[in-house]
Parts: sequence; structure tokens; C-alpha cells
Amino acid sequence: MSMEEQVIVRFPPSPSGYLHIGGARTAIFNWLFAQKTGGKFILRIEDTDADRSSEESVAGILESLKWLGVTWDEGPYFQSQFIAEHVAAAEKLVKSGHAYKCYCTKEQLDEKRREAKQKKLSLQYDGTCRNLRPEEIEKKEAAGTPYTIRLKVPSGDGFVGFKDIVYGIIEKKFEDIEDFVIVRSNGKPLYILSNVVDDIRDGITHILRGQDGLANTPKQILIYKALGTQIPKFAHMSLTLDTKKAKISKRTHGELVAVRFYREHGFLPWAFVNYLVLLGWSMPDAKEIFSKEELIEAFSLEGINRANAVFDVRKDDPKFFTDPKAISINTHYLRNLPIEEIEPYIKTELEKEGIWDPEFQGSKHEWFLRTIDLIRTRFHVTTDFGAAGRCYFSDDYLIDPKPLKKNILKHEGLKEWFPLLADRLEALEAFTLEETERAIREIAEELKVKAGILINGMRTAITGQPKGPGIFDVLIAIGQHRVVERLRKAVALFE
RNA sequence: GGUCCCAUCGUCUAGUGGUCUAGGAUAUCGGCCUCUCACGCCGGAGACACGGGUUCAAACCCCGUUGGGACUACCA
Repeated sequence: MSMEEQVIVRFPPSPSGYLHIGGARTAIFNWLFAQKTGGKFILRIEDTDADRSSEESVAGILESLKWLGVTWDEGPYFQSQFIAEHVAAAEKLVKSGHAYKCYCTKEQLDEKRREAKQKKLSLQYDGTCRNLRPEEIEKKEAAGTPYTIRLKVPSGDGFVGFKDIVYGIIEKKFEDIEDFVIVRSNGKPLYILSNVVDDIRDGITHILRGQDGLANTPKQILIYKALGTQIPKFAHMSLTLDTKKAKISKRTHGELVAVRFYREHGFLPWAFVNYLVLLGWSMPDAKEIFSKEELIEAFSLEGINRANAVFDVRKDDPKFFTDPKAISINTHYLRNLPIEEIEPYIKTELEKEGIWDPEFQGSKHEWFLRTIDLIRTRFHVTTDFGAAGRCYFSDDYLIDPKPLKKNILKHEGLKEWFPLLADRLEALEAFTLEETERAIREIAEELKVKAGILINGMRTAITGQPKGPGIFDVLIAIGQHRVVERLRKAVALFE
């Protein structure tokens, strides 16, 4: 592959907050495309809006990208360092006659727009300064009148057109595009210009971005043409909407759409990437779970859907804290990945809970892995290991009041039976699945109670939970000594 | 207001004129399993927005309507 043919893509977030799922999705698609084609992925921070940009935000975005496993080959570059270049490009356009200075003030423009709106006329700039006579310009210049720079959109019946890889042929008539501002009266360039100039400098070959950029593309193409440079290929992707069909945004959705929210709530990074990729992209064969290698292999721009996708997060849903499909994919990975791969995430979780024991990776390592394997089949997120799974890793666990009432307090007899169970289990020489089961069923028969009563009572006492793995597995996992201890302590629950 | 984009089960989607009484995933409901809860297995319900064309034949092509979205700033 020659240099000219190498794919170069970029992800240009503006650092005005955390990375949200829409941005993450765009980054992932760009990254995948670069991986797939052996191309280059550039990260560029568009920080020219100083008021809204912050270093914390940059750090947060990088952190989220790293967590997702989205790696970049170049950058991060900072747009603010190239402002002079952007302005120079605009000046070049003025010299070449592709742009002109506009001396209209903001107030004048607002007034014109207001009137036009009232008369239901076009809100476009009327081109006053485009048609200024040389002597008028001289006068304004001599007076030092502040000016903006506007691109001179070709006049006439023509149109700008391009073939979007996802949306197909898009055409826009010149008359529908106004002479838009590319440099402010304070000398600062506008995004639409900076973005193009940066893309030219970075040699971007494919612009893969959200569909919200679609309507601005004809304007940008006009800039490329005026600058006389090659026009990159465009591929716009569908947007991510909320359940009310509105574009998701930090403002209205807050933490719920932040990548870090999913990190904090126990998502495995790759599971989250896998879910995000499925929002607006698919394979004809309906495959949905992909390893990283498989996804890179399978990915193609042709699989991108044109219709917007809804991120099905149901706020206040007691059962799902986010899109059920996202959870189900995470669950899938949590249950099926080799334990060693999820081990680090569980360690992090237990450390967060303050119940990490270094021996889990030392003398208790075997046990640790086995226990994870035992309990993970009914967990959905890694935080479950520190919550419902807490009783396996720490003796300091809570007894859920509901099962306490239903499985323990309701059966007065357990007050006597717990110590008995403790004694008999303590006496077992082989604390195995078979032996514990035999012992417990024996006691049930002696006592003439249903084994289920004993079992559920024990489960609640030993794990604090109303549910969990088979009780005998639980006993083995927690261990003879701790089981006996917990059963004896359970008598106090009746007080 | 103007310009543009979009439209298949609740949600994510397959589908590019006949093989669609529309497939998968997830969610949901029922059953089996069972010490609980999951898993697993089996089964159920659930969609082509509407109206016109074109065609022997339309979810697929065209037009319109409706609905949704984006863009439209001296924000990025």
C-alpha cells in the first residue's frame, strides 16, 4: 500500500466535559476503520473554545478512551496551537478572492435576521459586504472597522455535491448556502475553518463522524475547494438518541451517558465497546458478540445504518440501570471470558470495597478463581462481586432484611437448628459436596422438616442473600470453619 | 421558517422485487429443571407509519402524507 493510499482518520473531541457514549462510538468506529485498513488514527483535541475547555476534561477523555481500549497512533494534538495557521488560510482565501471581509456588526446582523424572520424570509446573510465597492472598503479599512471573514460561496445555479459512504449522494445548491463566517471580528477562526485546515495538515483521508456533521459538509467542501486541496472521503454515521428520540447530550442526560459511568458501574470495557458498536452497525449474519480480532476483521463502513439508534436507557427503571442489551452483553462476557481475564476487574472492585486480600493472588489464588467461577453465572456487572458477592470475600457482610424475615425469622425452629447444623458440619471429616449434602438431608429427616427450610435459612445466614449458587457449593466455597462460625452467630438474628 | 437526513417487533437490527404466513438479539410471558436465584432447554406474544402509484409480483422502486432527527451562530 502506498503512502497516498493509507487511510488516516481522526477523532476530534472538544474537551468540554467527559467522553459520552456518542463520542465514544465515533471514536470506536474511527479506530476500527484504521485497524481494519492498517491505517492511522489521530487524536486531536479541539480546544479552541477556551471558556469551555479544561485540562481535566482532556485527561478524562483520554482516560475513557484508554479504558475502552481505543488506541491512537498520533496525538493528542491540540487545535489551539494551530490558530495562526487557520487564520493564515483565511487570509489566503481573501487574497485569492475566495473570501472577503465583512464589516457588518453583530447588532446589524441580528436586526436583519429578526426582520427577515418577521417577514418569513430567508435568514441567510444578504451579502452586503460581498458587494462593497473598493472605495468603500478603503474607507472601512482606514477607519479601522472590525471585520469578520466570510467565505464567498459561488453564485449561480450550481451545487456542491459529494458521495457520502453511508448516505450516498448529497447535493446542496449554492443558493442554499450563505456566505458563512470563517474568522471572527476578534481575529479567531471558527470551527468550520479550523477543522478543515487541521484535517488538511493531518492528511486525513476519511472523515467518519456523526450525522450532525452532514449538513455542514457542503460548506467544508467549499473550503477545501477554495483552498485547492484534495477533498477527503466522508462517512457519516447515525446518531445516538434517547428514549424520547432526542440526541443524547451531557446537558440533559448527565452521568448516564458518560463512559466513566459504565466503568464505575461494573462494565467490562470490551463488552461496552461491543455494545456501542452494535448501535448503528451490524453484520448481515446477525453475529453480535465479537472478540477484538473478530470485530476488526468483520468491520466495514458498509454495515453502518442510516437510521438513528435509540440508547434504551430507562431512567428510574428498578430492574435495569441502563440499556438492557448493554447489560446482557456485559453479562455474556462476565460469564464466558476466561476467569483470568476478568480477575483484574474483580480485584479492583474488591479493593474499592476495602475487602481485598493479597492472598487472593497468593495462597488463596486457586480458591479465588474457583469462587469467581461459581458466582459469576448470576452476576451482570463486576460491582456485583463486591455487593452480592461480598460474603465470599469478607466476613463483614450484611443480611438482607427481606430473606431474613422470610427464610429465618419465619421459622422459629432455626434458632435451635442453626447450632445443631453447625455442630454436625463441624464434625465432618470430609467437607465435600457429598458429605455436606448427606449431613444436611439427614438432619432434615431427623428433625422432620423440609430440607428446603434448612437450606434457605442457611443460605441467608451464611451469605445474607435470598439467592445464590447451590447451597452445597456455597458451603464449600465459604469453607467449613467460616460456615460453622456464621451458623453459630446466626442465632443472634432472632434477638 | 429554510435546507438536509431518516422510517421493520418495546429496544438494537437482518432484509436491496418473488425463497417474507418478515429472520436474529435483547426485553417480556409460560413451561421444564430445582434447595433459592440465575444459567440452560422448550414454547408464546410482539413490527414492515399511512396513502397512492410502477410491476405478473413490493418491506424492498417512485411520489405524497405523517412522524422523528440534524443543521441553520462572530459554539466546537
